[in-house]
Amino acid sequence: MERLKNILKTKGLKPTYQRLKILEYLNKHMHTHPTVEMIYEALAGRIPTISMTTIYNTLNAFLEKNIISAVTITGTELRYDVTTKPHHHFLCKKCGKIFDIDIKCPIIEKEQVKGNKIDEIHGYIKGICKNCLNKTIQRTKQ
Amino acid sequence: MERLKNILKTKGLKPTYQRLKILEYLNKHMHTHPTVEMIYEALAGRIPTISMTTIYNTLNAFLEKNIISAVTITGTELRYDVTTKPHHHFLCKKCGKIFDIDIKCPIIEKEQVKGNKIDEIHGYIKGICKNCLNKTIQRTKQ
DNA sequence: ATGACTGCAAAATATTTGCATATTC
DNA sequence: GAATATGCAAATATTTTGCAGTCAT
Repeated sequence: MERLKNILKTKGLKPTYQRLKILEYLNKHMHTHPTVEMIYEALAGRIPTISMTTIYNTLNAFLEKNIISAVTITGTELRYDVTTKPHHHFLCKKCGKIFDIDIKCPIIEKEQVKGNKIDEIHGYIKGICKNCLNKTIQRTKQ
Repeated sequence: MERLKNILKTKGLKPTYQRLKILEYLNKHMHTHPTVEMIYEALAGRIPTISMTTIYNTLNAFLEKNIISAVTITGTELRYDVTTKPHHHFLCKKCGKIFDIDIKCPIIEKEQVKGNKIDEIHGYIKGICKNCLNKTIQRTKQ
């Protein structure tokens, strides 16, 4: 918890209770790449007064300070991800899970591409995940 | 126009006037990766009765039939792109332009990645485009 | 004490749905 | 003529804003 507090302080954000709880949730549930709604639902139980406004405010503040990044892979909603080392995302069209995928992309560490300055790079792959593929094969076998 | 009609027919979509005009617009304005709004505004002049509903319906039908693809790079809106050969996109944070970028990505032609089946791959790069970079340099020189 | 943050209510946006009418084959 | 598509109005869903009260330092 002290670690999270420091992250906020370092970035010039006051470590309020709400911000800490949101950051804590994001850290614990990294792998799900939660939506605003998921964060709100999860926290509303523990912090009954928390509002969507605060979730939005906080996420936008985190985005600006580069503490998190937004994942737009589903096309209908924003998903959030704690910013760590650059990586790409996979969306399973069957189960809807989004997970990190570590690919050695030739431009991921570059600073420019064809004369354009790179700040961020997002690789989104859509398809059927290993898990769902296996389920389909097993069903076929029966 | 006959060509566009055939695209629709081949995909099992009735070539109605609205659909043809939307497809025509998408073909002509590929490079801008238009929003729903942009398509509506452009067509409303020529087809006064056209509605947002039809634009949405049509775009969703085109998406399903794989005639177009959705680009989620801005995070706040969907942009549309005529589906051609796989390519990636660049968003300039300064001027807001989205343009195609042709990168030889090692997985773009693969069928699987780490056991997961690939259907689509979207590479989104955000930064400052060549054009805006040059403007900044020129301003600095003065 | 001051400036920043929270959260309610309302506004602004974006998208979908129900349904009557119109269009395509 | 049957099936499908259009487009209006209304419903939903999503995100932002104004503002009064609260909290951190």
